[in-house]
Amino acid sequence: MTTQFGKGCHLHLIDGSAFIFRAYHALPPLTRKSDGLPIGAVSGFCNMLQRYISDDHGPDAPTHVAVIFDKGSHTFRNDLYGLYKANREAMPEDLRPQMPLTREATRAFNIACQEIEGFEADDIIATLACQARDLGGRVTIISSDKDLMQLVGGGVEMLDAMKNRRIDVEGVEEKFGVGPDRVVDVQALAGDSVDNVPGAPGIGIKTAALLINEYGDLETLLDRAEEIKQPKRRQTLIEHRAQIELSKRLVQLDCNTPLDFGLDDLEVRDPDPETLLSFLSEMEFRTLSTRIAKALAVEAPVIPDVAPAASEDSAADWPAIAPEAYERVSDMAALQVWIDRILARGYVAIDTETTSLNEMQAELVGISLAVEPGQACYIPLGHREGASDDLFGSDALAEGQLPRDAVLSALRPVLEDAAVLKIGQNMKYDAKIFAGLGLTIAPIDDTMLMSYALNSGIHNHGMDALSERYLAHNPIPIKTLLGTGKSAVTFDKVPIDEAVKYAAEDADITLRLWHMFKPQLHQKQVTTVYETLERPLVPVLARMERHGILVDRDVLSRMSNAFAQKMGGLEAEIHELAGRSFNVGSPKQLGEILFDEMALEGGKKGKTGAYATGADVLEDLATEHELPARVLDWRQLSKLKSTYTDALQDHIDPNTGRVHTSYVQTGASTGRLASTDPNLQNIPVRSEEGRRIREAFVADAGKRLVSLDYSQIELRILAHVAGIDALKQAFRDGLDIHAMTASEMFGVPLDEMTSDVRRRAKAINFGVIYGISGFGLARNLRIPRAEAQGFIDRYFERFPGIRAYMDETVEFAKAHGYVQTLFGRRIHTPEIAAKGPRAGFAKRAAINAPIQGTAADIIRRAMIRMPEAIADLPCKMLLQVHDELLFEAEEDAVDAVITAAREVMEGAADPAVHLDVPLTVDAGSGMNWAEAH
DNA sequence: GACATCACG
DNA sequence: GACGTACGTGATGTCC
Repeated sequence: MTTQFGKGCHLHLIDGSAFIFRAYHALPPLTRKSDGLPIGAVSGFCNMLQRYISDDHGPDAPTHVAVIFDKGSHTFRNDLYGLYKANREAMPEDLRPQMPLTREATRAFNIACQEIEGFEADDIIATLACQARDLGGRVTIISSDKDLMQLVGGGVEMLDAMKNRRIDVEGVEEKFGVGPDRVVDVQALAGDSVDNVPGAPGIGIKTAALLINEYGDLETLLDRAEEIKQPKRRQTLIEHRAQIELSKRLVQLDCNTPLDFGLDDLEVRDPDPETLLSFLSEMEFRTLSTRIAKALAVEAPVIPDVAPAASEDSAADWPAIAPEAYERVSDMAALQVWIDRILARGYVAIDTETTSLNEMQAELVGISLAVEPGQACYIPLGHREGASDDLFGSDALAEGQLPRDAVLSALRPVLEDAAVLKIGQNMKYDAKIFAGLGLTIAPIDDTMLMSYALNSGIHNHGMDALSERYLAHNPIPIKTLLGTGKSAVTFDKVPIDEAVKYAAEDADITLRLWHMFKPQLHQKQVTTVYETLERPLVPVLARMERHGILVDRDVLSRMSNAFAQKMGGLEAEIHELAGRSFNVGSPKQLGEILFDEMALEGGKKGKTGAYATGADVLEDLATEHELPARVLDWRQLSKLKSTYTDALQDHIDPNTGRVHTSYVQTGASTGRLASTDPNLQNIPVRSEEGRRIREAFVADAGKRLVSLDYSQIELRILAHVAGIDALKQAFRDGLDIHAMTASEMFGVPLDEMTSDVRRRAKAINFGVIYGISGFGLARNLRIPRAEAQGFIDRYFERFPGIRAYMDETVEFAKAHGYVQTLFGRRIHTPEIAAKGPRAGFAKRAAINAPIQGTAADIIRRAMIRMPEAIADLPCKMLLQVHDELLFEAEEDAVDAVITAAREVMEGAADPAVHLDVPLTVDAGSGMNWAEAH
């Protein structure tokens, strides 16, 4: 029986996407037990549908109903405005496979399910609502999306299913300050950060409503913009007219979407028990199918409690790791067999063997591949005749190897195929090796980064450690092939038979680890962290490292000489003062001189029984005696010379003339990067003499170094996470945050602030980030402990939210064994349950980790987005120093680079996290790093 | 290879 | 009540 849609009919339109995202975010990432398919969103979606149909809608009960979905990402709005919805985060990987299942679910409930390629659900909803209204029927749109509010009125209402609240014309007026017919005008002015609709800068909903109410509608307002009294508003409207008109076209819903169905197709139908229950069984939703069976008065299906399907994914069925079973690939036909296996499977574990850990100088020696546990091979390419009696070494290639270029040509389609996942352990290394050979390897997965996302703070993430821990297998140590110390050889000298076992084993282990880690990412809810903060950073870091930074050897060399001369003078002076000669660089000898021979006060022995002679100790002694003061000077120079001016020269690459650091993505438990070989994250800056070392870091001819750094990012994050209104407001107002803290704490007005009071407040602000203690603050400020404790007490009194945040964070760590950043990164705190002094360490680390980690996440997001943002500019990103990014840019592009990079950095938290405080970035440029910073 | 020291955020 | 203590890193030199 069909009823013609008309008066007396009531159409319900459900915004399907809203249901899905609500379900996805409300539920933990459930997986189907039998095969691990993610189904959390489907489960939530079905529960919401079930609740919807079982609800007694009373007089609002529908005669017609449909669930409307989005289909495709490109719509007419993208043609109007390329940046429309451009700030959307990519769909989480575990949600994507659930999208078709939500359509299936809708059909299983026997509810009409509609989507049209190239049209947003909102336009389909608008079209149907208009049709139904024009035929005299009623419409309820089940959604709380404000973009749909323009449709309300004339029999159309909205229903916020979560709050069970109906939204009528008054509701819309409450929200927008205007009636539904003027909602688009307000939206056009106010813009929308969620959909990236620009609007008029500086005008929000309140102001927009005010203007529209005054002038009647948007067109009149724009035509009469000259009459507006407020100069800034007037100018904005006149200047951005085109942008405002574009915004209106973006927010205006289209009531004329071409539909291939009619309202009559949407009539409410009872679900067919068999169809619905068989779908729910397939999904293995036990509770829900029992509930629905009861409601439908039929017998609930029995869903067998199957064990996870036996497959190669199940570690129990894997063959033991057996290096002698791996294949050596010696002819192109055999290689082709492996390539075919990889293409058929869609993924491969891969590892490269080279002559050096330094990727810039490494030569490719061989490649290993694994496609399933136990099935791995090694392709030797660059092994040399290992004539150990040949004093000069032999350059001849060993027999039985394929030509390197032929192998790379054959592998290129695999390495660059978007449909083949390349799995590696520390893929940045392999990606850099391949990049040196003109190959771009993508897409990738990295077991080291998976381990880091899963278990940061619990253990390290090197392959040997992971293999031992998760596979109970100790891989062949590289030492057994290369030897150690002076007699160590490079991998090209390793006999091929030995290399096959070692190299293929690495690929095999990597593949096994991948099979274990992949499902764990979902289970531990760190898939997004891995996919948005870890994996996409790999190619970014690889490019930065390969590019390197230009360092002027002559500048360093001159400084080294000057330091050596000064040190010689100081050393003579020190020996004179000591009355005898000794090794100034030996803390042990210095301690004996100071505290035994000279019998100075304050000698304290540490754990090992040696006197402490750190800078703080020497500084105290320096007020009394000359010797410790001279030693401090000597030490500063010694540090600068050995660690910087000497060592950096050895790191200049002979081929590029540049210094290529290596970032360790898994180096710091908090999410920060570490920089090694050389460490370019601790180049001196605090002392005047040290800072001059930065003059050796220079821009190439015609270029400039450009530095951008976040201002007070950790304090801003603290203000946000702890919810400290006074701090948040101070940041919004652009105040001097330390002076403001001092003013709040000590009651000193800002204009009477002394530098000493400010200095104390600054120390407290930093102390808070580190998990403050009276002892620590006292030592830092060199004041009595009781006084320091008094400061802290006053601070907590004034900002009680900080104390609450600290307590909550420690409690969270105790309850879960980890803390997390605003972006979901987990940092484990296994020591939190410890007793004694270790508990103090763990507490402070737990308090600091979410703050430091969130800052680290933010700059990572900026770095990941940076290549696209600067793609059209003549510049390269070179270095990251925790809150600073350093670029090298063509001289005339400096301003454009600063503008583009600043925008990315300041907006890096969006849209995943909306901070209550603005992020601000300071910028500078110059011929060298000292000038730019 | 452990330890002390000191460079950075 | 005593314990010990600011958070996160890497490189260098001494000494065993």
